[in-house]
Amino acid sequence: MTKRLSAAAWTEMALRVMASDGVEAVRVEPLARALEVTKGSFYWHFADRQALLDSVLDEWELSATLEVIKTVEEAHETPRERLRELTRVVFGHGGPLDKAVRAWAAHDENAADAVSRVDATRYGFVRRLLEEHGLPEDTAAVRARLLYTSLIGEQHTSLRLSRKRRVAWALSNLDLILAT
Amino acid sequence: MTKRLSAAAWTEMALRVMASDGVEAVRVEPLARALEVTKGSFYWHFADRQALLDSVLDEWELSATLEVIKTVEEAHETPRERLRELTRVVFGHGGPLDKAVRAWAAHDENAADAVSRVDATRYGFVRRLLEEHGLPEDTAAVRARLLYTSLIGEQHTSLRLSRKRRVAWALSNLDLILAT
DNA sequence: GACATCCCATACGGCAACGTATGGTATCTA
DNA sequence: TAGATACCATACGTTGCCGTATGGGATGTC
Repeated sequence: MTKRLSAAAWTEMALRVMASDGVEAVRVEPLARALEVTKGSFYWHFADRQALLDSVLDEWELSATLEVIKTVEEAHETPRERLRELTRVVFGHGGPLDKAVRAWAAHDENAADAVSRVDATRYGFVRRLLEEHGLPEDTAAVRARLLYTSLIGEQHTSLRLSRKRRVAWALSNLDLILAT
Repeated sequence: MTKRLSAAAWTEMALRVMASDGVEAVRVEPLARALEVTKGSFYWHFADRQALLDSVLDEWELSATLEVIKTVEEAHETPRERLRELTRVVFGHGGPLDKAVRAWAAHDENAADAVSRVDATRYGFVRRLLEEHGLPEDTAAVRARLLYTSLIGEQHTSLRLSRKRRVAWALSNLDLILAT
């Protein structure tokens, strides 16, 4: 036998399945088949299915906020440039997982709490950038909400367009939001 | 026996369950218990579970677009007033069902197509209103997308706020979008 | 090289839902 | 009012998943 897995391997696979097929698809036996082991492995690393889901949620929350922080800290001088980068991140590769977790949150309290925290963090970040750009506090609060919700909305609507055009439109919207 | 149901009764209950607990919760036997009949009833009215889901999807698509058309036709003179009414509709009682269908659409082709059509219709409506308001065509297209995605985003984020404040903010955003 | 520990396979019982088959009870029709 | 039709209850076999129990093969330790 040369198949030795870690708990992280299970979580990773769970994240992949979650992103592509939703929470309901994150099931022990199908995952075991995908990993080419049996559930004997799973129940050694985890107490039950719920423990795996908890682990998945933690992982998501961490990466979902870290992603933002990374965008804050790294590169890009002005708030405007940072916001442009943020929109690119949103249109990046985190979309499906984000969607899946939000769908999950509709019927799960823990997931809902995690989404709540992530949204609050991201929103606070956008808001601060708008203030740094020079918008007065109350205006920044309102427009940050507009910007943030529209980014989330982009992920959930199916107004199909080329990625290039979507980014172009988003940047054009950014100009409107940043206008004094 | 005094329990006689129609197919519509099943669909209606399915819509309710879908809105509150998602597609996965739309299952024959639990629904039968909720309706206080057995699945003998169900399989007389429907071929299988998929047939019920098809029916649910049709019903949603119809109401989801009719809702928009109603908002267009009825009351409210200017495009601005109509848009204000639209935002109120979005914050109204269709939210949970909308969310559930979108989540469903992530893993179901038929649902995805329906959502696509609904989004296209609604977006076209918003776009036309912005043009009627006086925005040039290309500007209207971009801003309609911003407005529409932000409305959808509002439904999917958990930036908790009182309904009153959310509407107030949305209306404030509307002013920005309608600005020349 | 014996032994403990880690990690996994196999086999089992249980549950919840699917869809079918069949028979029963209303309600309509002639 | 007799028979046909509409609608539902009951019972059944099947499937997919959960979680547990138990044993076995690998890996490190002395």
